[in-house]
Amino acid sequence: MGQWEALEGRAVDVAPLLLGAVLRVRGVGVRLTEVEAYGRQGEDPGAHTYRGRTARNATMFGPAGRLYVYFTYGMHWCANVVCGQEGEGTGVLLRGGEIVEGLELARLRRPTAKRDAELARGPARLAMALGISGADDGTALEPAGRRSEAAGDPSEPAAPSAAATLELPRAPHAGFLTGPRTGVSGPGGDPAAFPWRFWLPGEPSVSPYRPHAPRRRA
DNA sequence: ATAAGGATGATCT
DNA sequence: GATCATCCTTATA
Repeated sequence: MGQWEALEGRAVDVAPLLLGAVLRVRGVGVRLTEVEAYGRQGEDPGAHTYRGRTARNATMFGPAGRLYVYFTYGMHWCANVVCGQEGEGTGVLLRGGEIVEGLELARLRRPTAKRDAELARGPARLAMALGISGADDGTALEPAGRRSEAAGDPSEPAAPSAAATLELPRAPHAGFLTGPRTGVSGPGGDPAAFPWRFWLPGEPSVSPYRPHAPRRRA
C-alpha cells in the first residue's frame, strides 16, 4: 500500500472524498467543489484509458496520488488525481473549486475572471489558477500539513515546499450531489450508466451546466 | 439567462 | 481526418 491508501479504491468512491479537499500548487490552494470519476480500462467508455495505455495516459496507469495532466481543445490543460490500483487506469477529474489561499496569485493567472467564483470554475480554469501545465503530469502529491518544523537544526536543511500537496477531509462531505458527467459523448455520457459527476450544493464555483435532475446521496 | 461559433493542437482511427 | 473530459466572446431573448 502506498501513502495514498485513501485514493486506492474505485474512482466513484474516491470522488466524494475529494470534495472539500484542499489542493495546493505553486502558491494557490483550492478547495474542491466539483469532480468527475473516470473508471478503469475497458470499464468506462468516457475515460481516456478505455482503450488501454498510450503515451498520453500513461500516468493514469501508475500509482494513486499522482497528477494526470492532459492538453485539450488546442489550448487547455486539465488535471486529474490518479486513483485505484496500479495498472487500472482510473482517476478523478478536478472540475471546480474555491480559492482558499493565494487569491492574488490566482487572479493574476486568471485575468479574465470577473468574479472570484470564476477563478477555478471549470477544469481548465482550475488548472490555470493553480499554474498547472503539462510539465506537472506525473507529479506525486504529498499530504498537506507536513511542515519541516525542525527548528534550528543546521544538519537538517529546510525541506523544499512540495510542488503539490493534497489535504483530504476525514470523511466524505455529507449531502453531496451526483449527476451525469459534462462533455462526455457516446455511451460514457449516458446519465443512467455513468452518473459520475460529484459536486457540493450551493457552491458558486461549480460549473453551471447541469443537464439532468441531481440526486442526493449520503 | 442561454446559445452558438471560433480558437488551436495533440491524439488516435 | 475526426474528435475532443474547454473557454471566451458575441449574439439573441
